[in-house]
Amino acid sequence: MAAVKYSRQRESIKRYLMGTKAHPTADMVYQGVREEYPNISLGTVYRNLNFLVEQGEALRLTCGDGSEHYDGNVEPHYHLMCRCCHRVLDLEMASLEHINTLAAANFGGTIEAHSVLFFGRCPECKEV
Amino acid sequence: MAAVKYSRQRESIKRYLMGTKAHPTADMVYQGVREEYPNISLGTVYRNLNFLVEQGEALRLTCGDGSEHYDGNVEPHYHLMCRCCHRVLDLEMASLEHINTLAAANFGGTIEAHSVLFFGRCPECKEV
DNA sequence: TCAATATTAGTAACTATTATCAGTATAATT
DNA sequence: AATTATACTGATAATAGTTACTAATATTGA
Repeated sequence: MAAVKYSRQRESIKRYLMGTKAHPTADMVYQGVREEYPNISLGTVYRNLNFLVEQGEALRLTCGDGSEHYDGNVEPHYHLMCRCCHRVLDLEMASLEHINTLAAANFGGTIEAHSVLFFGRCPECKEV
Repeated sequence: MAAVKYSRQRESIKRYLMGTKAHPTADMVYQGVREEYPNISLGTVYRNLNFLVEQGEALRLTCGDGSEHYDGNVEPHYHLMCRCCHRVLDLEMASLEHINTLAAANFGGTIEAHSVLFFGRCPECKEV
């Protein structure tokens, strides 16, 4: 039931996400995909971003800046939000899986996952 | 400049936050403080919550569920959001300060802070 | 008591996101 | 190729969370 049909808009959104490391918001995706599909609607972008996240083809990043960010790289990795330019950057760092064990130590429930966001200054803003 | 004046509403909000471990949203604070000040406005709650966070007297927790949560306990500690009942619980666990070092290892910028949120099942929901 | 001004209640405005729906695109079937 | 069924789209309305505005009120220091 609910068979999935191809849509060029969805493909374009997926392609856009795969092709950027900027961790765009829905609106940034909208602006980007409009280059190819000027008539695409913002609702379509939201609908497909949600779809891709559900399918595990994209990640939703909650950065606390008022809007969700999206990442086409679904490999587990961590992010930094620059306090200066407010960009979201990938961090190349070791896995933090062990913190789930630390969290579970004195806890009566179950730890299934974690989300980590670092704050600081990106290499460019550090210079200033 | 901009001297701060006492306000009973602000005190009530602060008292409410201090007296709960429920990590309430602005609206939950509003409902709670209305018991004491039935005429308090939601805008006043938001204004004062922002003020308290700025002053370091409360923490804002971005949990990705659509609204911000607030915590009157400003001692560094970590949280779990239960995937079942969607409550936010305190975790008693070791500090994770060392992950800043891990993040900084291969990074050209500066790591100043991190926010960590765990997901799983609280002790009560685990039983079901 | 009085003046100066920070704060409030009430409401309007704003932003991000979701819902609705008639028309269109896709895909399977004839 | 034509037909049918239905998933998807664009456009727009609706919703939710939060902030901005303003006249009236509360606080504070003189």
